[in-house]
Amino acid sequence: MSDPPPKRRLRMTRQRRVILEELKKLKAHPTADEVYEVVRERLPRISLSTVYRDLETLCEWGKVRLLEVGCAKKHFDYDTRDHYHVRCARCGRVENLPVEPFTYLEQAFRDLTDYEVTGHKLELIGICPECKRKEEEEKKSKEEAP
Amino acid sequence: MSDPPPKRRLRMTRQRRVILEELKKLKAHPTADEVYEVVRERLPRISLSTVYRDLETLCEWGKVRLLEVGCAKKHFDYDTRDHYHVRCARCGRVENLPVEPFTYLEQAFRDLTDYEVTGHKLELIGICPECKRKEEEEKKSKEEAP
DNA sequence: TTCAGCAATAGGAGTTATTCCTATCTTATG
DNA sequence: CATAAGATAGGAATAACTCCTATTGCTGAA
Ligand SMILES: [Mn+2]
Ligand SMILES: [Mn+2]
Ligand SMILES: [Zn+2]
Ligand SMILES: [Zn+2]
Repeated sequence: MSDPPPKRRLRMTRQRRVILEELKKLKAHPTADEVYEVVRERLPRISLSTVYRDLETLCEWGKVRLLEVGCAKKHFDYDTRDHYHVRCARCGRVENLPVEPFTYLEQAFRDLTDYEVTGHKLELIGICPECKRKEEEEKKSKEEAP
Repeated sequence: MSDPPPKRRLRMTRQRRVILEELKKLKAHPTADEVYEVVRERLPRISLSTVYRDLETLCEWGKVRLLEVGCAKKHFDYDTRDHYHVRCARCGRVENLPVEPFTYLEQAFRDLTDYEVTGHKLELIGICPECKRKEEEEKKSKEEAP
């Protein structure tokens, strides 16, 4: 029927190297087009579709981790180890939570479902300092001139 | 500057009632267009944009809960109480986890971030029985004719 | 009851993020 | 070098929403 997996040789091209380097430098968890914006400064001719393709390739390669947060854009993480995140409900920013993942959770929950459990995701939701500040400013200006 | 909130009166229209009833009947956590498909059988002239708009309105109204699972489509839940879910990594199906949410988690994590924490989300990831079955069938057919 | 006015709808256009396609270029290897 | 697999730029296509507009439906005051 179907052939055995073709095992193509992945190449560490300039584009891929730069994407990886810039992702490492950013402490945030950028979306594809945030990566595009910074990478463009070093490789002005790179295309957005290359960024998408390379990020996907690097994920399969195990050099980058895709974060599926909330419901909107894909975010990418240079740190491929298991860890948790906080997400801002307003602006979508994502940051790390410095805490060890609860490995026992999956064991503990295994009997509650007939799914074959392969992992879990824990996400804190909140308002980031910047969005909080903006919110307070707006509130203040409303009080001043109602 | 901006006017005070206009406080419009929401109406429980036929469309909204049917959407709510069908959502209640479905045990799953359907996406907007899965809702559209079933509602269409009772209201053949309803439009997809009405389904989207009404689901959003019902969420604001507190009668429906929007689930932001994984990264793709929006799923909707008739049960607005806090609870956890399992998601199939293959097909995206979402089911409830019969367990009380860990309310202490948010307290415990509060010091780990400068975000103002407002909630959390815990999601088990796995393979649903149906996808597991398919996977095994494929494996078998490969072994038979390699 | 009538009717003014706000609320809601159908249908379709527009948007956003992502994926797909293709002609062309690059690299590794014999 | 010749060749072929891998990768790229640029743009078209798609999926899932989101917005717009003309029309219709309700409702509460007269
Ligand atoms: Mn991270
Ligand atoms: Mn649920
Ligand atoms: Zn924010
Ligand atoms: Zn499945």
